[in-house]
Amino acid sequence: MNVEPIPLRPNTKRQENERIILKAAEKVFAEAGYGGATMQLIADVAGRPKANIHYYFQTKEQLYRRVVDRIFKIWLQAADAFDGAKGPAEGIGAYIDAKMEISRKHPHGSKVWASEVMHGAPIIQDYLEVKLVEWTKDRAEAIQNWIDQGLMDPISPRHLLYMLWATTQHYADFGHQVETLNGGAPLTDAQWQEAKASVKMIVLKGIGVPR
Amino acid sequence: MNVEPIPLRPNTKRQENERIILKAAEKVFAEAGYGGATMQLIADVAGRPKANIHYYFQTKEQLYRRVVDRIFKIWLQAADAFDGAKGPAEGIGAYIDAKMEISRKHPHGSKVWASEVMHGAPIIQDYLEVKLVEWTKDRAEAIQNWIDQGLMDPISPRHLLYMLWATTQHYADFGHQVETLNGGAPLTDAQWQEAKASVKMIVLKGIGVPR
DNA sequence: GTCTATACACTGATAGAC
DNA sequence: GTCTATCAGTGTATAGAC
Repeated sequence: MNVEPIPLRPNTKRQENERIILKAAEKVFAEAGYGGATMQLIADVAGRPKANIHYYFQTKEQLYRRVVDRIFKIWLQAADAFDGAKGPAEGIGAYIDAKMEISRKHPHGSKVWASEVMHGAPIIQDYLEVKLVEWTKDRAEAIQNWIDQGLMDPISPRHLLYMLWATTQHYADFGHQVETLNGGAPLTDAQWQEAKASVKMIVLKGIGVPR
Repeated sequence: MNVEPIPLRPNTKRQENERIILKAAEKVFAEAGYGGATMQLIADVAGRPKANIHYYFQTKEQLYRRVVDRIFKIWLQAADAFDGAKGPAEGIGAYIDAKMEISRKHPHGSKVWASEVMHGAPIIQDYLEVKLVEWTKDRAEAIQNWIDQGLMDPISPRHLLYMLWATTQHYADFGHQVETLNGGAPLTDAQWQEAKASVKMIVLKGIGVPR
């Protein structure tokens, strides 16, 4: 069995190639879905022969999992905005900002994640059952604390989280629809600001957080 | 070229068979995506030989389009709840109720629609550009009227609509995630009521509609 | 109308030359 | 490490018997 050599300094050539392939794969998986994506198309987008993709990622599923890994880590990082906040205005406001930025900067990754969950999470169910369950439990408790301190209305923390996820991810996952309804043009900087402000205004007022 | 015979009374045999196949196809497309779905699997779920599917729907794409047609019509029907309402409390409240019911009753169709839009609407772009654009324009104007009458806060009608779509569809499209976070069990009747009430409470208060 | 058998294209993956 | 050539398997779709 061949063992991957472990250089003292990271193998930058390999890292660079993997980066290029992962970027192409994310785009193709987002646009065609897992079943619709082909290794040939990913290779074409990455500008390499198909066999080269198989050299770095043995199977389609391994490549896909790496793509999902990446977006899930970014998704979890947005929680930093949540933590250490003094109260709901700061915490939830910053979380909305962070999630909207992810929708803007990583629309492909967001779609891959959404697609995966929508199809029953056949590949990453372990993430959902462990990491996401823990994450959600912790944040729901944080929200409950704010409620107990009288900083916001006594709403269901869980359903509030769903609303935050749904609303912010809509701008990535349904970006094509939003664009079509915007006259076929992508949202401008000003329109993204307006979107963020609208979401924050409605949600924060909706849960009784003074501005 | 063969022309479909047009019986005076609808061909109920054909209608019944098409209904069964469409139901199976909706489920398979929802769970596997367009590219991941196979005619063989649809045939298996429908309990018929594959060639029979091709007899009623010549190609995979034609079958898919019929599935999308169906959910889009249901989606538009929910607008009835919106129309003829006296004000935002009634109109938007009823619309949320209607959309939540769709998420509950037609989770497969909702996922097919979401998948299609997420992948750039390759099949139904014409719907988006004509029907959905008109629909959205009309409802945005209705909301603007309510704002002008001082019945609600001056928020962006368009972003409010996105929030309504995103939040209500989340319970269908991300139903698997919701279920996982619910301890692996589907939402009970009471939990669906709680979800509906939470969404309505936060949104209506968030846009300044008195309860 | 229905089903079996099959044509034909394309898929993921690998072997082996360089 | 990289690429060409190729394999085994599966996909959509159809021809033709019943």
